[in-house]
Amino acid sequence: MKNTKARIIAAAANVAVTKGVQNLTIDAVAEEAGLSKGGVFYHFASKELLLLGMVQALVDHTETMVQAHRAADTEAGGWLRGFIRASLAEDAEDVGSIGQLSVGFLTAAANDASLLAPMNDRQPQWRDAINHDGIDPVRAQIIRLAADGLWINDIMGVPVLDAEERAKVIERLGHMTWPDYKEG
Amino acid sequence: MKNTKARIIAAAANVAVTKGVQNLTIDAVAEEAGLSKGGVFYHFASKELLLLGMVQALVDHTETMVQAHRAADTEAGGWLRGFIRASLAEDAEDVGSIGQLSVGFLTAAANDASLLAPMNDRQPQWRDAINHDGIDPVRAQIIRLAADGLWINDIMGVPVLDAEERAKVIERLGHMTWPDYKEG
DNA sequence: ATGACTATACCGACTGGTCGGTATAGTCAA
DNA sequence: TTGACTATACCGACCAGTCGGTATAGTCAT
Repeated sequence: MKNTKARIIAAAANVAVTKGVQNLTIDAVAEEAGLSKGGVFYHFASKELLLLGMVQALVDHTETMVQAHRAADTEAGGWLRGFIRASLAEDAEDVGSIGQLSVGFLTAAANDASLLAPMNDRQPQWRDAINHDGIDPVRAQIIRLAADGLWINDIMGVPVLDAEERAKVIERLGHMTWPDYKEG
Repeated sequence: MKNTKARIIAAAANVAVTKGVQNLTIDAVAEEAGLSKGGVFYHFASKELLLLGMVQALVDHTETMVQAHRAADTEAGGWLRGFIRASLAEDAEDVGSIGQLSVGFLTAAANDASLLAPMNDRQPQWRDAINHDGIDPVRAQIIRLAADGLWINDIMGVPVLDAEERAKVIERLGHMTWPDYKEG
């Protein structure tokens, strides 16, 4: 079953979020996924491959959500609006899946920067999309970076904003994605 | 000697950056600092305390740099300009120290979110400074988040921007810190 | 001024536990 | 009969933390 791999990744993400990153062990993942240790290794020959799979899942998830958003929003700035929704997910139970995947991302980054390859590989495409989203490229990059900043602070649990500020920031970032946005 | 603690922290940061986070062991730190394992434990009773010390050092470093900048720039937006310089350090060999400390921060975050306490504890003050820096608070938060985003992507080695884009983004963020900034 | 004692800083062999990974024999559904 | 596992036992590297000991400089009562 191809599906089991996804189940293992979901289980790993869940373990990372509930038990903490330092307890993301193969045994814990196996238990969470309802498999034996051998079963996990049957699908992922090493922990490294599992971590890579988690990062890949996050990338896929993000790109899928952006693509879905673009289907209904083909105007200038649409890629960025999709990206904001995908990574900040203010409006859905997607919060669960993306939040968990994200912790996996952090785990990977901490263990070994090379595990971020699936993410790094997509950066040229993302940069290209951002630079050609129909608005000023520098502003576009800043919007993306601010979304990243909010996202990573969320993952790490650093309280940079309260709920009200957060809502306002996300709203403003949305406004900034429109070509005719004027500061002030 | 009070100094040895700082030397150990510097050594730990250096190990994290050169050997990778997963090789940040007490043995490696000891060797880097020119001490024995026991010597390290004499100053930091546990690895956790060492990690906390590293995060604290990053916070201190950031606040010191912001403070230094503010001494020469008391105008509106000055805190943010100091923060940008402190965390993005485009112009100094401070790049070394802050970059290394930052990797320690990431290590701490990955091992256990509670190790970020020294950083989390300062967020209320930072938020207050940002909200009262003399410019629109929402824009101010976005500037800070974008700086964070660029910073963390740097630490993780995710290639979000090329050198030219990076320079332009930092320049733009600087412009945005002024009260009379207008988009376009 | 000498011997007893204390504080500080540090050494490094060792222990104990964790965890990724391996091995093997067997189950069971399609 | 092959693919997808289960169950369990085990290996061995790695690493945080321990602990008995060493070195040195200073204190202080006699």
